Amino acid sequence: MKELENFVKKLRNSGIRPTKQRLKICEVLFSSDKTFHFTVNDLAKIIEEELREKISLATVYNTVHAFKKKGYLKEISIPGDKSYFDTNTNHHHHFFDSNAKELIDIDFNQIELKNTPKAPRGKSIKGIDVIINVENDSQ
Amino acid sequence: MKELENFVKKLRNSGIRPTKQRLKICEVLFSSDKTFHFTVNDLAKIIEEELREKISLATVYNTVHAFKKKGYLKEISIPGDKSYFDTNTNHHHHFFDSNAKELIDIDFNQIELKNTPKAPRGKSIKGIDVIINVENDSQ
DNA sequence: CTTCAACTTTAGAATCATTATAAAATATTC
DNA sequence: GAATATTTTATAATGATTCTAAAGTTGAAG
Ligand SMILES: [Mn+2]
Ligand SMILES: [Mn+2]
Ligand SMILES: [Zn+2]
Ligand SMILES: [Zn+2]
Repeated sequence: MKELENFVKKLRNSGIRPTKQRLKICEVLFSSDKTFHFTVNDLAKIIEEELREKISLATVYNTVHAFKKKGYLKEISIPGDKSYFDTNTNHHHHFFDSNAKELIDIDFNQIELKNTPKAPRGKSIKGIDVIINVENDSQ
Repeated sequence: MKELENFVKKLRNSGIRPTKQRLKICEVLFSSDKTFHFTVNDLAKIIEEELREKISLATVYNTVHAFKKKGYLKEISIPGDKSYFDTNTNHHHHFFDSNAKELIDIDFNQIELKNTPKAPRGKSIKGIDVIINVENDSQ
């Protein structure tokens, strides 16, 4: 069972053509069991430095957005200039370390939300994010 | 009891010189009992269009950052290109309407968080934000 | 009140993440 | 193996934010 074949299937099932570039990005994002958080720039750097490949930045952006739309990635809400993405698409929460500018997962059932309020009229709830901002002690 | 005097005191107490520009911005942000959410651009537009004043954009940025540092404003974590600020500095949560790109307050005690996890070693918790993403029905 | 150093404002330039463009390359269909 | 639709790419454009350095203002001291 080649991993590549699985990625090809995954993309075809989503109506996305399995191009060389997209498969390479799948490999970086989805090969390991471990999930992780990244910015588009992080991802481009991994591809370029670790894999010695060259994928245009525009393609990396396009692919990340396509994968997000298909639900293979989640975008995380944090303050700042850059967007952070998450290969962990299960419902879970985050610490955000504002010194390291790093996200750390918090298991979904480690936080219990009581009394989730109803969405305003005409709107429906799409997701709930809990962000616990942390910083180095003695600051 | 002139409102202006209160703003002058407020700024002086924070070690910020009460300039004409800063007082005008205080007036826009803190005159009403109602709190609200805004982007720097929103704020600049209010000053320019409603008050027919001209404050350089750089000054608006500087002032918003200074007020945030002093705790008179909070920055809200939402995904996107722009930063959102909040004149409500009490602990509370938000709906984020991704169609209208609008924040709506949720009272702090309308959401009960059980089992808040401990901060990672060497870090301490600075704040907890709950964002409930909503969008128009039937999308 | 004047003076002066420290601070602030400002217009404009610079930066940086992201998106748009449109021509060249590639993938799928027949 | 064409013809067609999609994708990639380099590059330009955009837009939010920050930087710069010159001109203006403020507050403290005399
Ligand atoms: Mn990163
Ligand atoms: Mn707004
Ligand atoms: Zn995560
Ligand atoms: Zn609010």
